Amino acid sequence: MEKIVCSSQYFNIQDTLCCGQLFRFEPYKKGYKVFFGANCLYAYTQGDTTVIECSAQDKELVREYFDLTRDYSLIVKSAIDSGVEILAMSAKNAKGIRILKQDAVETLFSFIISQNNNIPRIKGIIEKLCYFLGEKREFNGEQYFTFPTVSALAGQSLEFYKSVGLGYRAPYIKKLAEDIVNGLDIKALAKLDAPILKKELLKIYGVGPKVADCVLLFGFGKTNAFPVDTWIEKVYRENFLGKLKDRVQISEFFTRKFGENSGFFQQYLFYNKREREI
DNA sequence: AGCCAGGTTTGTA
DNA sequence: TACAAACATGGC
Repeated sequence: MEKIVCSSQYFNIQDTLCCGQLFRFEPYKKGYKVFFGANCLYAYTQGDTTVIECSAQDKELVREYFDLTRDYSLIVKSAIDSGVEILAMSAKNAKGIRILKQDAVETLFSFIISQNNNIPRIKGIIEKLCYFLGEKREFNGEQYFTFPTVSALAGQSLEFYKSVGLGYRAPYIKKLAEDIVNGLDIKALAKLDAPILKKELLKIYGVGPKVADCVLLFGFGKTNAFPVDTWIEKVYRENFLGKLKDRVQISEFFTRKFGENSGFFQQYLFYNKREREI
């Protein structure tokens, strides 16, 4: 097992995991086990550092996953200096969030499941999919299940999907898995610019503007995306005195304001709002 | 009992 | 184009 140690000033593991960008992690010892792709790591806070333990061969992958080469102090400073009070407050409170570079396919499936759903239930559904369809692996001598391959996801009946709690989203998941097996290449979209990439994502059955924005941000690293869900809509109305009703227009309002920092700022606002309410 | 959750699709005017 | 209803599920 290898260790990666960084300052926790701009990398708080709890905030990074609990801000709603990923769904596969669980409390473990002093911190969390995090499942990414087919791999697993252990992360915890020790003094004023964040420590990650993973296999030697995963080390570079983990650095990439946690976006460790980016200077988040600049992003936080930009939020604090923005002149937008709620954003400055949120950023101070959540400055340890990092935007993860997750697998695009897993992110796509996960955020289709997220629609009109709540985070604990989303986690539960994904956990069941992994349990029934993923591969069994070991980490520190304990077993876990990988996120299913697309071919494993594709072979299932509608009844199976409903049995894990997908409800009306079951056909979305089934069709996407089958389309990918039949040649739809999601990862090939990575080379496209954000607007064109978004257009392509919107062609997928079950993917609307919000899910597309989440996939852009969390799966493709497009930080000029600003997903608007019910929480962000509340922030918009309460703190920005917004009059717009259409979430697409609300998203445009924010991306024009925040540019390439949109995705980071959105997470600060989202996390702060949701933590406060729960 | 009814509303809500990291919304999208479908139908109607 | 704009808006409303329908869509599964479970927690509160």
